[in-house]
Amino acid sequence: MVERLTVVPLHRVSTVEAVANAVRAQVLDGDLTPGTQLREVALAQAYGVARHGVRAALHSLVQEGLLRHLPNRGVFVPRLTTADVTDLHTLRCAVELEAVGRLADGAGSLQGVRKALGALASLPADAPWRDLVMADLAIHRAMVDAVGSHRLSRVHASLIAELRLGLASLSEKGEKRSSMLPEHRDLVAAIAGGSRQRATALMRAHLDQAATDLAAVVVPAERLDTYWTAES
Amino acid sequence: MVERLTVVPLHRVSTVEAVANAVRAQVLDGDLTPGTQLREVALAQAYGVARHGVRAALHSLVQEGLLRHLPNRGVFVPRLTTADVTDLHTLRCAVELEAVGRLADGAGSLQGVRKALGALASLPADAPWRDLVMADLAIHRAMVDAVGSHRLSRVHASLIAELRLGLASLSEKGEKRSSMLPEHRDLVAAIAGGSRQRATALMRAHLDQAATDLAAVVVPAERLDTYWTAES
DNA sequence: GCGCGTAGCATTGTGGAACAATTCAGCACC
DNA sequence: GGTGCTGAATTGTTCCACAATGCTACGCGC
Repeated sequence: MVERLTVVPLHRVSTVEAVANAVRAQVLDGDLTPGTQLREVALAQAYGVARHGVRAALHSLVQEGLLRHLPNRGVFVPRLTTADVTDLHTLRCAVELEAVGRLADGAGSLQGVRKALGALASLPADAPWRDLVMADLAIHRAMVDAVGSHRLSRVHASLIAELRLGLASLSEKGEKRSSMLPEHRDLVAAIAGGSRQRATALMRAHLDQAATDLAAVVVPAERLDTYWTAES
Repeated sequence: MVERLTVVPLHRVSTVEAVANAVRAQVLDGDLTPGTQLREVALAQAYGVARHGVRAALHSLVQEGLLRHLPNRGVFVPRLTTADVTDLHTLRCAVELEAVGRLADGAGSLQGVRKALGALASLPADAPWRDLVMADLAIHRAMVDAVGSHRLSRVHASLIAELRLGLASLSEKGEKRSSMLPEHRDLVAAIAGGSRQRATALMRAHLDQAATDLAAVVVPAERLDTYWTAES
């Protein structure tokens, strides 16, 4: 007779994971401006770990697409180009449109999405723009997570992280603030409405808009150094 | 006056990349049966590299999803479960349907796809089943690559690699062999026809079929050990 | 036989030091 | 301007050591 007991995943973090998390947080929070190099020895003594650990952590982040590696030169915080934005947009469309389609078909629960939507709605009218962007991303993430595919969620998370590299410089435009909430409400309504056709069409327009907004503020795909644009 | 000279990418492979490639090839070719552990010291002296290099390589492959890591226990080649198959199927639909949709809309060239289709067509009638599967995958890969999004291609490649873990055990069924070529011909024709609607519908049916075929031969999502199914 | 603790061993996780390889900046030289 | 040298800084790789963890087998009491 085996007891049926609920168990929490119990997540241990190794040192390299810890370092990776720390560095990732710094990069995503914009503490490290694009173009700066992450030197192994500096990080090693800063975090009090061996250089090998730092190397492994950086290698992870490079694989995630959050950093760029140049052989024998080091690891750098990349600067998104318009080419990167369109590339990421393609992948984002793939992931989120499939997710929205499945949700519209009735797969998964919209509970998490509604919660994220509520979080956006309950932000004060003068909340910092950054908080709005985060709430926005949280809604999209909730949609993907609602599908229940680990791998889909993982790809999406990685994609969004990379997108945030450029999002840091995305300044507020007045009309965006007011349109953000109703726009996402419409999206969720369309999904709940059950029309795959309508929901995906609305979502694609939404994503296209986001991509063009971002492409506008990001450096053009000129060769500013050819370094940061190409991936490993 | 700067000379305009064509340049080949020239990519050097580090030792960890080399080891990662070698191990990946072994896993994908089925040299390592699911469940076997990859011991660091053994690999290190087998390939004549330091243990740190092996660790880094294995870490890479784990992040790719090709291997599983159990803390303080080691890395193992996983056994796909039906849960994994449906999970991968979801991601595959996302990537390939978006790709097909864009191609049907006229984005990208079908040249590479036609070439891959030709490769399948020119296989001898008694070619080993394995070659047919590879030609099949090559066509799908060509479709995704034709979109021209590096990140989309990267996700697809990683996804297919993981799928191949289960594909090894997929035995031939008579009617599949004869239907494979015309089925892909129809797909390409639908794409070239320019109807996004029709092309994606056909593709989805195609992928659904592939997923159910694979799910049939893969171990059910029972808890055979909970190890190989959950990801990092 | 069965449960249980325990000791030993194998393997992973991490740190430290060393050295080769490569890049880069500076500088003389032509 | 272009070329080549030289030395410092940084990365790439190896080797060794040791702690932490997991596994297995043995012994012991019952």
